[in-house]
Amino acid sequence: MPKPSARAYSRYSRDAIELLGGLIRAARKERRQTAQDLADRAGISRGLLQRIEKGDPKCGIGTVFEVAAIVGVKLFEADEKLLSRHLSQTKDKLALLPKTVRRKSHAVRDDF
Amino acid sequence: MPKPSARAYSRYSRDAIELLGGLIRAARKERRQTAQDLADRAGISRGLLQRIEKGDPKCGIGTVFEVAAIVGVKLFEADEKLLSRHLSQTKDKLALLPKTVRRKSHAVRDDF
DNA sequence: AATTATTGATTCATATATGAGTCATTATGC
DNA sequence: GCATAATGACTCATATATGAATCAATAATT
Repeated sequence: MPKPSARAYSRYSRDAIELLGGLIRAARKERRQTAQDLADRAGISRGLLQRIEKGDPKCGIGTVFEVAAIVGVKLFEADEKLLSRHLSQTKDKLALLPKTVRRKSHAVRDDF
Repeated sequence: MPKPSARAYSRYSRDAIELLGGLIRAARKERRQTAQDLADRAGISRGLLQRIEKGDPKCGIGTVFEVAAIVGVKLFEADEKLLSRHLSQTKDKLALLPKTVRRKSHAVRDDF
């Protein structure tokens, strides 16, 4: 049996996740930090850290981002201050956009 | 009972995840796309998309990145080509770093 | 103003991620 | 070269995320 069918991910997503994991692993080694040590700090198991560094799409985004933050891998290429500013800007922008979106046809539209 | 204790996340991680979710929601609305429609395209339930846009750290990083890619929110601010290049560069770099890391004391080191 | 789609917030059952443990292999420091 | 720590790759039990469904509230068309 070909297995019930796992979830599918685009090439881009897989690359991005794998890249993030690689950056984490590289950063950890540059700090000469043990996998077990980093896992302890992040409050996760060594096995999970292994999957994160390998780029497993099933890992929780919270744990991945947490580990990344610990070893100094910045998401969005933004520091803490810039990040929170951007966050509030996005919230403001969302307040301006229409609360709900209405479409004539429920069909899938491919525009690109 | 104060509940067995959920996982803890740093401020930075929570902000980053929440920002990503907000960017996704904003991008979706700008495209005038329904939550149900985006969920269908990503192959996930509307409920999960709701949590992603809200910034739930427990969501799988694969699904989050996938949704982000669909609405055009780029991580690493890099397009597909640049991304894969960066990916291989990171792999090369990892090949140079020592395969394993050895520490004298297993204690946690705080250097900053 | 009336109608209807969209959203947000639930609940619950089930699929699945995670932690813990083990083992073999490899690299490091002495 | 030896001793041993670190890693990678498993297994399995259990905690937990996810899908499905429902309901109320809100907003957008006509």
